[in-house]
Amino acid sequence: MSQPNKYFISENNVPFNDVFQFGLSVDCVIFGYQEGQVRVLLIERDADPYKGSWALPGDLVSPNEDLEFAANSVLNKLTGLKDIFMEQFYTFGSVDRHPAGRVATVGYYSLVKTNNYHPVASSWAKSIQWFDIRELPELAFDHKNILEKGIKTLQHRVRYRPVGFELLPLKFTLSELQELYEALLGYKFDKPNFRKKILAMDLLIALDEVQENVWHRPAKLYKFDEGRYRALRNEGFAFEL
Amino acid sequence: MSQPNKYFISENNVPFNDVFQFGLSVDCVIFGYQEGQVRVLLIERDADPYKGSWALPGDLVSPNEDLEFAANSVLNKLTGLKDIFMEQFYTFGSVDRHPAGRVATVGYYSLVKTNNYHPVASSWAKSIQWFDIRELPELAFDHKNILEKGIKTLQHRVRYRPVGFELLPLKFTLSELQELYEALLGYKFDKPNFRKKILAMDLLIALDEVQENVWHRPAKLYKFDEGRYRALRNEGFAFEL
DNA sequence: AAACTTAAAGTAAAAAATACTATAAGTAAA
DNA sequence: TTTACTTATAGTATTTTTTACTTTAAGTTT
Repeated sequence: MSQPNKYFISENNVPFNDVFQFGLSVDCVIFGYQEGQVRVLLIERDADPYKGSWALPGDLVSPNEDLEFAANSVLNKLTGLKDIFMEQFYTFGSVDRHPAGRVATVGYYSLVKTNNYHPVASSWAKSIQWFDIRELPELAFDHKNILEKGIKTLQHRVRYRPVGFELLPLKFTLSELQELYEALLGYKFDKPNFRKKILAMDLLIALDEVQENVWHRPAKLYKFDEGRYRALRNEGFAFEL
Repeated sequence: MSQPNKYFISENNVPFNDVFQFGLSVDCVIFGYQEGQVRVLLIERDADPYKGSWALPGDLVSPNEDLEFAANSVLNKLTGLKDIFMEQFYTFGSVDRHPAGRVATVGYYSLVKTNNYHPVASSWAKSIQWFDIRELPELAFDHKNILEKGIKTLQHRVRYRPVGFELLPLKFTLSELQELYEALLGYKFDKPNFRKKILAMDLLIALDEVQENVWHRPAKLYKFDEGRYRALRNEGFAFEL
């Protein structure tokens, strides 16, 4: 405790020394998309409390690092990936949510392209595994709660911003995109109409390539046009699906 | 520091005693609607740091109270109101956001019906005032940032959930509702079409009352049907405007 | 009673969403 | 090399929703 007792900032005139009593952590809901399933990356805890339970990957924030940095570190340690799409969604701060004291946790979700990396167990994770979001195990702490809120947040945001692409490979077919949305939202789209709607937005670049190693007619590959999206957004365009 | 050094919960094996070093606060963006303007309630700080600056009302969270409780207390102390609509929107935790140490703050916004109460200055507020969201003063800390995020959040949520009603009196006319939305979102609606759309949702109860003390033809009064909304939502209805 | 203002209902055209159908382009087996 | 088969892709017709107006009604004020 090296804070100067210079200010009294609380409504109740609590001296600063008595103020810095909170633990702060980040917990990450890491989404991936494999074999038509939306999955989250969970760890098996190798430390108390809840040793042996499945949990969201997360860690305490150190006093000299920003929240986003801490969240990115968690992801980086597990997956080796950097510069991954990540957004904050909610903060959980019930008095009794952590058995060892008052720890508030900030929830982040991230979307990773699951083709090009390998998650690795770390010092506080005995093992690590992808779970289909429809078949989740029991979770430590209030992580069930956090995870559900993360899923709901993603399901909402994916409809109003083009973030779904973060879960697909750089090059994808329209059917793959449609199947992703169907898996995320839990309902079906009409195929011709889905194509029309997506293409009408003018957010995709049609590549001069087609699928390979499929036994049927290969579909054309597309990629998301980030720059075009920014331009359209400035003109008032609002993504919606 | 009375935490037991029982667990080592950080990835880097930080003992618990070194963990509880954060301050945690809540800051509230309190929205009201008066004279066709969307306004927020700001306080003039009467304590260091930033004494004399305008700021969002907020306070440190005490270790034995939940976040929502702390946020409600802030609102209650300023307005005397209880059970007011309030939602969390984002958490701000930059290392240097508070001059006196590491204080993360959780942003809440609340919507109050401005007719039936009177805000009161408190021990840490020299004065208190409503500001049109288009004419905001300089703000202490990173409160400009927080406030802007709060406004954006409200502008988004008000389109997808019927929260706007929280800003209006219990009984209101369709024109009043339309003017509120126009002030919130910053663009105009066509009057006949707005009426049609809102009424088609079947969320309003038409009362047997009309406006009083207006010099022109008085409009019919409506109230929001909370129960009907819940019922419709269970059937898959999604509010959208 | 006439002028005026806003509420509220109605209507017609345009656009978008929906539900299909048809065709094309490839692969695999005959 | 033809035929069957699967999926991609294009097209079309219908319905629904949105948009842009017009009209009528109901009240107040002069």
